[in-house]
Amino acid sequence: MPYGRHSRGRGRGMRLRLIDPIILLSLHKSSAHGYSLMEDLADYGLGYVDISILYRTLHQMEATGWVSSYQEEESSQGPPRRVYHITPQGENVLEQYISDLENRLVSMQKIIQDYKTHMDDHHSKGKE
Amino acid sequence: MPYGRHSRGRGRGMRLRLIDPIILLSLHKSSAHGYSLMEDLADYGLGYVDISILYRTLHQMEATGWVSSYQEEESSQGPPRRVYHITPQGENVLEQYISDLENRLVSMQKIIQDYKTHMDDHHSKGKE
DNA sequence: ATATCTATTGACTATTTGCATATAGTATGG
DNA sequence: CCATACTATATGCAAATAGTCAATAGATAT
Repeated sequence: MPYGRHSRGRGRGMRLRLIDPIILLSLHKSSAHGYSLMEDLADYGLGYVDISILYRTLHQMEATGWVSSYQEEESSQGPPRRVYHITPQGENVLEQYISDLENRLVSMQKIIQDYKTHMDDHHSKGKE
Repeated sequence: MPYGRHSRGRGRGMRLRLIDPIILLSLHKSSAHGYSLMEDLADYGLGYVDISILYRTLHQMEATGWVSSYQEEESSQGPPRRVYHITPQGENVLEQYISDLENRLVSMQKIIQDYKTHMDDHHSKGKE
């Protein structure tokens, strides 16, 4: 079968972004509102993420049923916050994300390792 | 400074795809034509990648100066092939990609590790 | 009132992907 | 010779996804 006309589509993009598993993991640890989740993203090594992306992701996750939310009663230092928590379905998705991350990790390690050994060979081969 | 009105922190790149470093690494090892690079992608753990993405990526890389190409003289079992090789600039980019991968690796490992320890705590805490 | 911080949402733009399709050379079988 | 299949590269486009920027709005302090 020639390339480009492949049967099993397996849609999922080749690009992996970390914000989804981080959100789900954070919410698995404890419920949180959007604004506070920004800190978690930074803690996990993600640089600047526009906060609108975070909120949009939360909306999508709620629409899909991975998380649910309610309006918090006592508001802290601003307008009422929406507190998100993970659903059982979201826990399954998180597990799947972790598994995907592990697979991706292996690929990345292979690339890095391959690069290094190739560079070593390259240099020791009297390239001077 | 509130979120959403962040300083110019070059926020790009929260999603990482592996096909670019793989292509560059493969070409660093030896020149190759597009069709054959499909196998390398599979070898590095990437599942199905639409071949149009590969060709488009090669075109873009050539336009940017990371790779260059020439028409192969003797054609094997089809139309003339275009053989790509990496440029010095491409080698620098590859090095940068590897460094990015290493950073991303750390984030991913932290997520995975965090998930596992959290799940352990969760279960040993007399959950049932 | 207005300035500032917290908090969320919306509108617009840019990028990426998946699929279909075009082109073309070579090989094989009837 | 003709059809078919495989190798090989390339392009167009719709849909999905992602990113920027702005708007809205409550609360609190000056």
